[in-house]
Amino acid sequence: MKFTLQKESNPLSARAGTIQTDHGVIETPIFMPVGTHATVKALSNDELKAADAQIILGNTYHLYLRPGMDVMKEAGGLHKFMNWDKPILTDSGGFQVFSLSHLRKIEGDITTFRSHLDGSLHQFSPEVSMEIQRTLGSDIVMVFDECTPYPCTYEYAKKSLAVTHRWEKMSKDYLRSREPMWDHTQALFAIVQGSVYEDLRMDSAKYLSDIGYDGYAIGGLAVGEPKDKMYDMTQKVCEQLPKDAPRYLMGVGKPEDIIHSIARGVDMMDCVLPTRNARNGSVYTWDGKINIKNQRFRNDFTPLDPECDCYTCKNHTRAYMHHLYRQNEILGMRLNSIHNIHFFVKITRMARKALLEDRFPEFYKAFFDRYKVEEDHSAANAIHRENRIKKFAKK
RNA sequence: GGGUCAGUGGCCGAGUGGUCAAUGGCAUCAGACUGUAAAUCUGACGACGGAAGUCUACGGUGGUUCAAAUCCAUCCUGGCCCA
Repeated sequence: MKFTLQKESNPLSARAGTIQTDHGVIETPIFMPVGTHATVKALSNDELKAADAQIILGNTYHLYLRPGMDVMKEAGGLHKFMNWDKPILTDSGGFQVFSLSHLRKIEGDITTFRSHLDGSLHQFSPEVSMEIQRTLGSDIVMVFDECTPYPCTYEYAKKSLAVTHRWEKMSKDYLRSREPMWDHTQALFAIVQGSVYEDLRMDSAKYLSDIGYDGYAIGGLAVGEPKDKMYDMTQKVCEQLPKDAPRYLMGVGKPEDIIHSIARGVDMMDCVLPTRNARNGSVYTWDGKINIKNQRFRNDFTPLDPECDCYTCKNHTRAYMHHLYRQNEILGMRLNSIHNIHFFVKITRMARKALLEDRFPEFYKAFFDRYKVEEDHSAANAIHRENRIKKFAKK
């Protein structure tokens, strides 16, 4: 993997660059669609490419449970299994340590999970995560970490960070002691943690840069903390990270978060929002988010977004999309996913273009002059998550 | 014509003397969703009101009762059975 920095913006710290991998070039800043189960839900590979998706995510924990590593080996890795010939980044399972926290126990370097599918016990460690990601054959491997929740006490964040740091070193040692399983090289990204505590974040960024990884991610954000904290941490960490390596803000975010993050020096982002929300009826436009299920779109014969050139917007109207959702037709979710992914990638492509043309600050201003930013619900999300866990626990 | 069962809020359908403006489901109207246990979840859903509350409601009418969606009489409507 080779990262090339092409442009930096001032006074905003945005950057444009390229990441060369064995499966092609990634032009940054870039939004990466999430394909947890070896599929970006509801979308075909062709549709992803039409949306200009350059790299997608897969997930260690989920793919390990299903289809299982025997299938993955026989298939020849994740690329071949899903027939995706562009870059893939795999998450390490660290996020599941957080999101499935009620099903796991951390003891030393071993995290014992109860499968959310059948309750069976599984043990994860940095080595196990690396081994699975070797089998998957992703272009970018993520270190195994603990994504801390919010709120999180300073003491816990500090303790967790020490463990995560140990795991990150173990991840590197393990991966670098072996050859890639398939015929391409695998880059390894570290993950900066430290919750919302600036000194911990700084320690983390410094510690990891000193060890040296191919790229650096910022994890543990967008988990319920206020927006200003999220933006602030992102900026501080970016300032601390080396310039000559890509920076990946994990799990972020909404369109406004993407722009804010790019402006603070982030190169890569991923989020389930465009696909998940697409299935639930939310449509992203340059004017803000709309819910296509709303009554007011029943007779609206304009495209989802007037300026969008995606398949959905070129061929269908809001009234039609509204109808498909009313009928709970699967095509509605597909068409809407096509649009949202197109839109999210487009945001980063436009930002990149602006950067290369030395007009990023103008682009930034124009975006926020127009885009209606949503109210911050981050505080309510922890409760929402709890409700869901309780509901699943009952079943 | 006789008998019998039934008529509940937009629909289906519980409730069978007070704790009932009335369980559920559907439909409707909104909201949420940030390294995916998510085609999911939450809320509203008779009228007026910010709320306390007030009013109108369980086919119609008339009763019994301190109190009726619930009991009685009668009428209307529908299903089934007999003629």
